[in-house]
Amino acid sequence: MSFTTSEENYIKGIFHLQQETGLVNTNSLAAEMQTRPASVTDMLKKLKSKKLLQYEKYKGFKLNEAGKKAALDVIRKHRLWEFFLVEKLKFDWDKVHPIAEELEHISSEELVQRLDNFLGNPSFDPHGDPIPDKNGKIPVIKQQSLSEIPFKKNVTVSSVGNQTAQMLDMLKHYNIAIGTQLTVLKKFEFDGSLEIKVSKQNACIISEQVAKNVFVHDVQ
Amino acid sequence: MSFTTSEENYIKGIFHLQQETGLVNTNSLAAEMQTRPASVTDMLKKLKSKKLLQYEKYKGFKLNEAGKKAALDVIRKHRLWEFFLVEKLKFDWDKVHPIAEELEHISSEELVQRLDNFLGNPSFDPHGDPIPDKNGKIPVIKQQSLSEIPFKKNVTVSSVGNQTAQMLDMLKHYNIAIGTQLTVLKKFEFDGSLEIKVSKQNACIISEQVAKNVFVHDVQ
DNA sequence: TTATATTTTTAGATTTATCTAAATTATATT
DNA sequence: AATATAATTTAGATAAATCTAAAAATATAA
Repeated sequence: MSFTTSEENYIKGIFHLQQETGLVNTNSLAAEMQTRPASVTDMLKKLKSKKLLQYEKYKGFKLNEAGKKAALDVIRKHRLWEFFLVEKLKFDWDKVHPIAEELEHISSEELVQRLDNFLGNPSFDPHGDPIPDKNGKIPVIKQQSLSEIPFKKNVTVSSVGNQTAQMLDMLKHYNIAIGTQLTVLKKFEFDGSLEIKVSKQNACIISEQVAKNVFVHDVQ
Repeated sequence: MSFTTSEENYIKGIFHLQQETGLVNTNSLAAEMQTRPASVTDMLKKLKSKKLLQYEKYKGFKLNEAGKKAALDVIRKHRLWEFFLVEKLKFDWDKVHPIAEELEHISSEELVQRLDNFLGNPSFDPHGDPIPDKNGKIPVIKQQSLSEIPFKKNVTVSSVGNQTAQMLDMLKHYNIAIGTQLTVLKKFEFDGSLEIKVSKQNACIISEQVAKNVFVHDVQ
């Protein structure tokens, strides 16, 4: 089964929301897709007729197994292309999202499989998000928010919660990227900000809000 | 200025035809694009309004300078992606065209420039066609049809005239690809076929029609 | 539990790219 | 030059993806 670019984008949007809320409703998907509720309803009918969606009028909706697999296929392509752009073409990791949004809709399955091999079958993209394999299986890694890590423990940055351009740009200024090693030195109870040491650089202070959005795992 | 996928495809089609005939007419473009003359007329109006086309009703048409530059931009992307698919992802050279037809419409200029650098700024794609640079300049190479080459002269295959799937598949069976070294041994006047030696293999015989579509240059 | 507010869907319009069929213009033939 | 033929354009229709405005269903609050 193949899908239009628009269908793929909606599938991705629904997948994203249903991971948090289970059932998704029309208005929140309209907000996610930056479109109108009426347009969402139109697409829901189309996706239901293609048997990708559990959907009863007025009752909310969610992807069924076929729909989830379709979403994971698009996510896989997106993250493989992001990896390619950063690792091979040397793009900054905070610049690749809009380009991957286009590349993810290229349809050749053989292309995806060969790209995956060419890149060395990576498990995580440059933002630390897991890359599903061709069966839709997602690698897992134990990760915690930086705000929950005990002092002096060495950890590696594995992903970022709020992947806005502002957040990514800010982390770049702190020299924090996926794979960066960190230690938490001190917490300022006044505002919850943390003093941290990034790699071999001088210590710096990040706000509680930033700390909550930086996820880390044990150094192996 | 940016273009829709459909606009880019028409621009490419017109460019292709006007290289042979100068002025292009509606029916031949309709045949090239596998569409209807009425659809061509619709698009001609659109391209004229975007100032890419010299076009008078009933009088034929051709791309102006802006239109030619737009065509060369798409051709550049197509050929760079073909090079990537063959050199990096190890696709057979006769399988990459349809995938490059999709990739050529990805819009980021920075992507194209970085891809070009990553590939080592190649001058020719895997079919031997020249890759325009970012200013639209096309590298040239002195090439002749294999049917015009004197006997015993060592030459290198540089491009293929009729790039149909059938032709590319046939050449693959003769072990002929871009870069292959050849010598013409004998011409059979009966039907114009040629006995040739391909690299270090046994001699074989190709038809006059094939010979006319294989272009070669001197071995450097 | 009735009235009010919110959410969702429907009905019908719009835009883009395509099509068919008919009309128009150009070209070829006698 | 008149007529037949071919090429091209126009007019109007269709399909996909979107929109606005109104109607219908559901949720909330007095």
